[in-house]
Amino acid sequence: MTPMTKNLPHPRRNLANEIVSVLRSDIISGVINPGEALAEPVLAKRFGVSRAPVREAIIELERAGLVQFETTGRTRVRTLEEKDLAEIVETRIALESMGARLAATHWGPEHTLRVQQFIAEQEAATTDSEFSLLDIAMHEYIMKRSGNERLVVLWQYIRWQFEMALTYIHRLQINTAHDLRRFTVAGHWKVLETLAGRKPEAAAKVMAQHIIGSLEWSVTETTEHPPTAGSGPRKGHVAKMKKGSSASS
Amino acid sequence: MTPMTKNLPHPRRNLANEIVSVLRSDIISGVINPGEALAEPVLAKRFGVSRAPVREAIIELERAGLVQFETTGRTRVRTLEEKDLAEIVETRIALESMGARLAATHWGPEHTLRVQQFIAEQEAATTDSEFSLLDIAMHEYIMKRSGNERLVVLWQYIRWQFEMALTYIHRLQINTAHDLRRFTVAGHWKVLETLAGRKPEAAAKVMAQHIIGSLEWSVTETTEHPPTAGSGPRKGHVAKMKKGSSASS
DNA sequence: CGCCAAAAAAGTGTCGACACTTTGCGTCAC
DNA sequence: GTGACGCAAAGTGTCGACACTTTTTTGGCG
Repeated sequence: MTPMTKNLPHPRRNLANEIVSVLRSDIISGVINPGEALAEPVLAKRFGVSRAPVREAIIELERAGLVQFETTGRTRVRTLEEKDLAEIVETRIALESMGARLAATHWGPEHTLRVQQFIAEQEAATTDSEFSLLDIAMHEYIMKRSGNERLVVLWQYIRWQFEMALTYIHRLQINTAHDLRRFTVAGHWKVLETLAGRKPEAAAKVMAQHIIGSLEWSVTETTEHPPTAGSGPRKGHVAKMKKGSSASS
Repeated sequence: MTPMTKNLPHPRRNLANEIVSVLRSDIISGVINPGEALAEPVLAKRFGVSRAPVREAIIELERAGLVQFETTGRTRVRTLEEKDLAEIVETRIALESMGARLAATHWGPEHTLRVQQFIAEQEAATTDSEFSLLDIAMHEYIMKRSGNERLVVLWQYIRWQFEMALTYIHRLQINTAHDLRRFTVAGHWKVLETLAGRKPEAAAKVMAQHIIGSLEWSVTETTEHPPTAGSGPRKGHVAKMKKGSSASS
């Protein structure tokens, strides 16, 4: 963080935004743990700035759902229960189904190429986190193809919460799940097929199934209920969170 | 606005929130017009507080999409183009379809009664604004029945943008649209039917059709394209905004 | 009469300070 | 030893001030 209020050339003012980025990343990656307190003076000292920008940053994080205000006014990193995971996934489905539906209506060959590239990179990914990154990047790309900025903005918020939840699942993870990756990639191909075919309703439906399918796979012990790629799990309510493996969609 | 920082008993701290409420209401109702500038010192004087809470309030309004930051850092009330209206409606559909789907899964007789009451009040409403209020209140009630807080929070943001858009449509309005009301109420009955029947997929579908149907009706000159209640307009893209009448859904 | 320059006004980003509240801890009585 | 009390520490909400930037006004000059 730059010292403070001394002559910045004219780079559009920020600072709170930078703090948001850092804290968000810390929370999502688990550097700061759920339940941990976030005090303005402490963070101000850490970043070498005054409380004002820190305060703005914390408010933003609260809007994003990564942080929680207690009734006393104190701030803690949000803790995620099973119910939260269900809510996040439901909301993701709501937004991404519509995103896919809209994207399908003005899909072009160049977009198909881009997504194919994403999938190829996913197939070549060596680590779980690399795969996750590529997965989310592809979903973001499709969301942006919807042409609906509001949808994208709302999706971003949920996306961060989802990423945070993933970290949690990862902590419980025991073994790498190559099967999950294959399942996920298969889902991506199916989604791409509906997009390239400009079939909005099918795209919405397939996207919804893809998201819930990947999640249920990842939160359910794979040896117990291995969902088949063809007829993934259907019902809306998410399974118990067990020692699942790397989740992606 | 209360004077300032003198001993509040212990009512959980606010002030920025109160300012948000006032400004939001002013923007939605058209007291403050799109494109109009919002300067922190001016508002601070108006509310008799310092810039700090005002600043927080403005940030919140920006998150809600009612206000826009220019590259220079200045703030203006957001202006709505036709494209914005389409985005808002699409997003509403995404969220409310899922809301209805979820609500249908744990719908009870008491909820049916409540919604019936809403509809009865709508049928008895005398003014357009009263009808609009009841309409939104009912949609909110259904959203909350989804049991998904995140969905509700995101919906609130879009709801305010939608209400703001309504004010603009109303300004162009020429005649009261009793037909629209009948169409809307008919839609509400259909939605209720799917909820009471606990048919999630049908609820999602009917809700989507209801929202887009009401909107297209209201933004399209009714004498030109009167959509029939049975087979309302289907396609996703919203019609040209003409001198339509009171919009609700 | 219009146009450009310079000065004034208005506005934002950040800071440090203060009042008040809540939390935590040590002390003292029992 | 344990529990109540009270004081210190930490934290939030708000304020006013200052540095800098952008916009507006003013004033001089062609």
